Amino acid sequence: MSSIPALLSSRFQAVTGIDPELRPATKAAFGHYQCNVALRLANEQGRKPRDVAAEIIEAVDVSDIAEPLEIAGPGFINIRVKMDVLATAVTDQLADPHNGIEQEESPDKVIVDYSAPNVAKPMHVGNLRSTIIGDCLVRVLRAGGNEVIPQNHIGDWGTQFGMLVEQILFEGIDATTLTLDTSVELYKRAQVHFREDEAFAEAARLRVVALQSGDPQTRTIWQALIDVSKAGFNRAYARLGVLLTDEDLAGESMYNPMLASVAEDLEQRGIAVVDQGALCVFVPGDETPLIVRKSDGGFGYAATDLAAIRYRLNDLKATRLIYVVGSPQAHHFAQVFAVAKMAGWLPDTVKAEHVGFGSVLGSDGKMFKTRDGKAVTLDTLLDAAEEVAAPDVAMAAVKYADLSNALHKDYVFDLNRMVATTGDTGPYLQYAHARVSQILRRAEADGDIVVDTTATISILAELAEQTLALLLTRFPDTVAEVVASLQPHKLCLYLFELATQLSTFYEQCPVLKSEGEVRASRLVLCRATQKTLAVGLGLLGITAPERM
RNA sequence: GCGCCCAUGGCUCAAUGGAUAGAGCAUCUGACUACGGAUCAGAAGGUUGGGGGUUCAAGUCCCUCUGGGCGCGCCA
Repeated sequence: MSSIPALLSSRFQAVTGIDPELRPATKAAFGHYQCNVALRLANEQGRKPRDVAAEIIEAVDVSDIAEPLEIAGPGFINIRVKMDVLATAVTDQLADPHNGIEQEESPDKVIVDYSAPNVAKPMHVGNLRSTIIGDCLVRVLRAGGNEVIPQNHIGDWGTQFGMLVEQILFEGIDATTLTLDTSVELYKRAQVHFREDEAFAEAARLRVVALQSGDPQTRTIWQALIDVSKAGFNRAYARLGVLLTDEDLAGESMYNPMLASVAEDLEQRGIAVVDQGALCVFVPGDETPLIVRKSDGGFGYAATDLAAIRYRLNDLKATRLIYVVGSPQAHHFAQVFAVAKMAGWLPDTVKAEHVGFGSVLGSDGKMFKTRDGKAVTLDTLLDAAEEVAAPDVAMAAVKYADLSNALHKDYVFDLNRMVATTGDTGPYLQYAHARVSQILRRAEADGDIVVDTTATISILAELAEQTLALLLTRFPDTVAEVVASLQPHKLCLYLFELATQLSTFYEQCPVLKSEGEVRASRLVLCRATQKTLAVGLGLLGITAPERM
């Protein structure tokens, strides 16, 4: 099924030949949708905008969908959707298993790289943003009919493991008895030891070589460290209610065997050159090189990311790559993508996107840190939220606060504001859902059958009903916009508008006190709103409780 | 020094180059034997950091200045 705005848009495009710039009306007085393209065309043709608009109105055939079109202001075309069309669209949307969301005709195979916590380190606010945003994007992309492969690029490789394993051996610890907390403490001791004891530092460096060459004892301890951390990650994911599982784990270590060939390939083809002992790729227009292989022969994360791109395209057959990693990495990904393109590993047909995001700030406007200057751990933060709200509500509060801001901006973590049940918050949306659920529950108790597939919206007499119905029909396009733009806050904004309009409707149009056709119609409208809120919240990774 | 990002009512944020820049919080005024008031209706609050430019149209695009954040060859 095609949404009303999509339908209108294609009808106008048939006449104008270009994108008709169909937009939701900026004010109720202007109708439901507006077409702005007459102004552009008029300017290009050197004619009067209102004349062009009149011509478009004459040629376009939307009489089955809309009331007679109107020209307003300098040359806008205002469109008012017919009430019976609106009523049918909402009824159809309710019956549709995808709630009207258009399914991609040629679905992408999308890799979403997100979360990426480090082994033997506690998860922090940065991981939180990546995890929440990535989870939302996975859900939204799937809802649009795409195949999504989550990839959790955990930090399970690198020089720090030489240090960790060496410290375990030094202390004589049985690695299988470690917990997430004790491994974090171990990490701190190892760091100090590494800094202060040159002999230990040297042993740690040799231990990295042992790890890379597959020394059994080293590998066993390393594996134990990973298992402990994995269990910790999974607890955090369960608590957050995100979709990640062990199946999605694709850590840095996985790419280790591929790194040498990445370097070799780039070097042989003259894309990478040795400079100051390191194998570098100089991307045109970029002063600093991407270092593929360090001067000591080791590989950094640039090599890993390049290997991952090759793997994701060749083995996983991805057609779209999405990296949910903080904004400070923007330059790194720009370089990696550029090098992958130079090497021919990333064809123009495959979109590679870095979804960067801003930092979480404390109430002082500075980076969110504890009093003693340490990074705030995920658990500390979630514990604090659960102190002021029930777990479901607390998670909704934290997630919605994170997703409702434009991604690239920093935001202030203000617990009191985010758990509030009034205003633009997760709990407010949950409350709206619970309240409409209550109406439906009571109606069912009264003997109304509101899930019957033959139930339809037949009356939209009140403005509050019409506005609510109109808003419901905008859901599919809102989701499509997030699929394209990867900006979850657009969905948040939509859902807040929907919840607000539900409250207005609820106030002005009694449902249970009404009778006959009006009651039946309003109950379907309630059901459609309940479903859209639930589906929408679901796409954000937020639960939609029927009671609170 | 080079590069990227940000600046919108008191506060937190929206706004696909389009009509009179919208919300929420806080403030003030109303509506409670209520389909859950965890709410709703309304008011007040703006030279979109400054200055230039492009455009029929600029918060949005370009230049510049100011103020802040981040990144700039071998940590990831």
